[in-house]
Amino acid sequence: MPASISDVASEAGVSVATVSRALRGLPNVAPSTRDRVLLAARDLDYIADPNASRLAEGRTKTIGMVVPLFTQWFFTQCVAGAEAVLTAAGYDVLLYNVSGADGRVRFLESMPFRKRVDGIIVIDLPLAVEEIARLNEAAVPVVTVGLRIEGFPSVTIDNVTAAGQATEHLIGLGHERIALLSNLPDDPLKFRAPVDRREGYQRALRSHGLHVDPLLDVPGNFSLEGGAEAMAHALLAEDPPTAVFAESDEMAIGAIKTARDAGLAVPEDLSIIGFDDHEMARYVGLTTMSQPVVAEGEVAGTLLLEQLTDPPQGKVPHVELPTELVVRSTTAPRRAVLKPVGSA
Amino acid sequence: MPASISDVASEAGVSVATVSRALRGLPNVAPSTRDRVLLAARDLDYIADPNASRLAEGRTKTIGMVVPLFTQWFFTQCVAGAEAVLTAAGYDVLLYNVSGADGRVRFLESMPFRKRVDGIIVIDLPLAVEEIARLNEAAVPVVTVGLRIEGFPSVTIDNVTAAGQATEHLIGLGHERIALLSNLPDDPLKFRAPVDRREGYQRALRSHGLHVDPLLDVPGNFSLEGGAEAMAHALLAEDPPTAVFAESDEMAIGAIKTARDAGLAVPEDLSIIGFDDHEMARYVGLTTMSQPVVAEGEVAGTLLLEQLTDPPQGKVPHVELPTELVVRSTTAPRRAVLKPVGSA
DNA sequence: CTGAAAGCGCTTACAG
DNA sequence: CTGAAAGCGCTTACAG
Repeated sequence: MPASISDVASEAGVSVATVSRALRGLPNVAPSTRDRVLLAARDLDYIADPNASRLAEGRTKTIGMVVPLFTQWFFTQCVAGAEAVLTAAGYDVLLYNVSGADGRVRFLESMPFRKRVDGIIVIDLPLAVEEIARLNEAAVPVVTVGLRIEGFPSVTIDNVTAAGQATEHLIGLGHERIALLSNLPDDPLKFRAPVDRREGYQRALRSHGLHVDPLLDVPGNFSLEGGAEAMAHALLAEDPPTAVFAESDEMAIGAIKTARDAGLAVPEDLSIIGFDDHEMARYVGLTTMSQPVVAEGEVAGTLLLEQLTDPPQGKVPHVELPTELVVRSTTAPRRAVLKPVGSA
Repeated sequence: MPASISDVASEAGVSVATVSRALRGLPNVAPSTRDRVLLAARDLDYIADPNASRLAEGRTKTIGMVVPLFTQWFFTQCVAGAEAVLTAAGYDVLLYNVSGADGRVRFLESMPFRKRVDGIIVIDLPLAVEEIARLNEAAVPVVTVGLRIEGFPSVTIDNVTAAGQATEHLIGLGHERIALLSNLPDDPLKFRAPVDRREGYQRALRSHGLHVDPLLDVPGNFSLEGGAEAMAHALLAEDPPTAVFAESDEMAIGAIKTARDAGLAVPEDLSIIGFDDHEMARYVGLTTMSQPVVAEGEVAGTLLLEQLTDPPQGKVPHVELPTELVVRSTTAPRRAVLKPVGSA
């Protein structure tokens, strides 16, 4: 039976109120009394029952983190960033791994986090208007990362611009047939990033007078396997691409494998650029558009703490973090001669 | 102001006790009463305050997962496995990211999870005798994964045997100078896996009459960078290795990069085998010793649920999961001629 | 500076 | 089948 606050009180010869005050460092406790309480607590190995504290205080000192698929590199990094600042501030972190379209709907319908957390960080999960309304009713502070919603603080990157720059990089190398590895255009989960990145890709092509070929826009599911399959698909085109913009490094790495298995040299025959700067990227020499993933989580954590402590006076903060092109060795100038020597 | 149980009670015209019983599906509630309560609860969008329930019930319905470094692939997979079975059983999952030797000591001294979780899953974190004693005092059910401790249920793999088989694979290809990418022998965190895998490696060498060269045993920190640096170090040896056994795929992938940057062909000049079967492994063609990471987490979750529900009669379960050699394209027979043709 | 008491929102014997 | 009441272990006005 672990010690309770009254055990400590009798051991120290004071009331439970005094124990509570002394242990939490509140003022108006005589130093000698405090010492006695501290000693008694140590002796009894006392720790306050958080459930009782929370019930009495009316807050949980817990933050919920809602992620679509927490095993993916991007999410783990982001969670780690937020976790660091939240635990440093004395908060517990509760994980909500919400996968699939139905999981998401169920989650937002039942909102199991109500009365359980003081606030939530929603990573990348798009929200329908009625879901936003319900969140507002629930009166739980929300911070989003990866998407921007009116009324909720957010941290994002400029996906349109970043994708445009990635595409420009390929165009600058002389490529004209550039495939896009993205999500399904009618993705039921309605993630925001693929939409914006496609937009940036298409804008870049158009601004250079290049044709936007739907046949070169293939869904890759943001995974290794998806990227591999998408690449295979793109290679089937009559006039195949000489370069690829993959909207995630995972897809890019999958694509590289497919290309090499098909006998294509990367970057000689095919240039590939990714997105994220996954920790593996430098080990496969992947050229990519880097985003500050951990920082995104950290900023989200900080924004949420602000909501919790400061009164949310004034306007809702939206932080946009910078991206950066990292050129490594999977992109190169387009070959002058496209056909193999012997095929003429 | 969210609805409380008494709001529901007055709405339904019954006592709070009846509401509590009806909502939790307890017997001895008239069907008509139950319906009325359910309706009232739905109308008011009622959800029970978990802190109050927990305080009254004396259990938290929360499981703590303690991981040394949760951004590493192995840990995320393992956590995901456990998380799935735990949330399916109605438990919340609280993350304890305990990094570094000091973080671990602090964590086990203060045991912040006491009174906060019903049980914990400890992944890979070695425990000192006094820490084990304290955990026993804390009376929190513990399940360990990756290490086996008397008295706690556990799920492990046979690291000695698996590492032996990995090494045998290289020996079978004719290699005699085989480097080991491992941890520091005097790793302050005292992780178990490196110790066992080194043991398996050395046994395999000895059983084939091969020399165990300390110069070929280099610390790689289980990371990409660590593996890359360790490889560079091993290549400096007077009589350099023709093969490498890396105790993690991350180290193996880092090592491949170093080797290729140094102008060595993998596997022609240097064979490399990893450990884990990281999702990237097949995309870099890495030969590796596969372990069922997600299953390890799932089994750990199941074992913990057993502890929580069934009385722990009889002996403590220790589950050992199988590993499997996966041969891909980073290992090959040792070259007959070691020196480049022109160097004779 | 300290204590007695109410209250946080539930659950659970106990009685009927 | 249902309700009144005690209790879970804290915190926080309120009084002194």
